[in-house]
Amino acid sequence: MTASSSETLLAQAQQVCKKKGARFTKVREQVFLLLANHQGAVGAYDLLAQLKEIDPAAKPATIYRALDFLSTQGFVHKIESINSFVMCHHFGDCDHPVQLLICDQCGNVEEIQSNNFDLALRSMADANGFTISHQIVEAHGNCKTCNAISPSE
Amino acid sequence: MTASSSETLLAQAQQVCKKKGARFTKVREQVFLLLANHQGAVGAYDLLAQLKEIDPAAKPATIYRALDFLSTQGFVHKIESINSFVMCHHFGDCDHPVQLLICDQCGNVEEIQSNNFDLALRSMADANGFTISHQIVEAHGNCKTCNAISPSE
DNA sequence: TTTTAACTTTTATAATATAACGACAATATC
DNA sequence: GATATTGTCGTTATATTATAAAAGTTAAAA
Repeated sequence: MTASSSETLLAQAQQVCKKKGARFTKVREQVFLLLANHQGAVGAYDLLAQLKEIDPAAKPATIYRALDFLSTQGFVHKIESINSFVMCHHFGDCDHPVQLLICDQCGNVEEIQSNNFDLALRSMADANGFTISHQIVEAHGNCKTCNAISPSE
Repeated sequence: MTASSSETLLAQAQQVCKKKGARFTKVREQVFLLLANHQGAVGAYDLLAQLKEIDPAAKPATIYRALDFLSTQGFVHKIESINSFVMCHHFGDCDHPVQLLICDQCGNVEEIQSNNFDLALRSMADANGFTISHQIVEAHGNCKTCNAISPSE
């Protein structure tokens, strides 16, 4: 991700917050930018280390609170299977269900969105009398680029 | 889960291990039974506490190594979104992809298996040049029973 | 029977995440 | 504008989840 596009994302996020009346504070913006400048997923404590370079007083709670806010706004997704966080590039599009493709080789994370997929899951759940409030779909494997580099593995 | 069906499960698991030449040791069996007797998901440290009643010398590594083995055999699934473990009732059916319905109210976990679902995910990944090696599908919400009890929530 | 590989035990510690509480800041209400 | 209310932050402490590493033990293979 380039610096310019992270600025663009930030501007978009600011818009969303303004519209919703959510407080996009300094810490939250800082963490947002750290995430936006990351390729792939980042752990909370990696973010903390980076945040500390700007704000040496930062503590775990600082990061977790910011991540909490950013997740709630839909700016960031938590990747449950690797306890990491990734910037979402489709926020504002409402509260979308997410499917993630996580490359175990290069660490890149691709976000795909398929309403069909969401519907399929919901209808299967429905058949069991189950009502879904939140879904986690994370696929691990090798991305296009890594497949091209070492296709036989 | 009743005691009899956990015994049945154990017998099945023993069969599978015998066939594969995997060593189903005492600790592994103990942890297997603890899991089999649990309704829903259990945390590793909860299991540890229970295991300690049988074997006071048990340590975190004891549990995690057993869980590792049981997962590898496909007897148990880890639920990434709640850092817990659940007995699988379909093992032996080969290395199936799993979809879990997790009730946030009563803690019950339903395992559903849809090859269509698996295929849908794979084909979407494929369209991105991505090769899936492992997938996590976890839906949170309310189960049939809990929906019946408090349908309006 | 010897060797080897797998498993276990133990101690220590790493990595991830939350609780609690007082201080401060923003906004809502009077 | 003053005051109450709510949300956010700073800080300390601690809970929770998970792994590393090394030495010893057991079971299986050669």
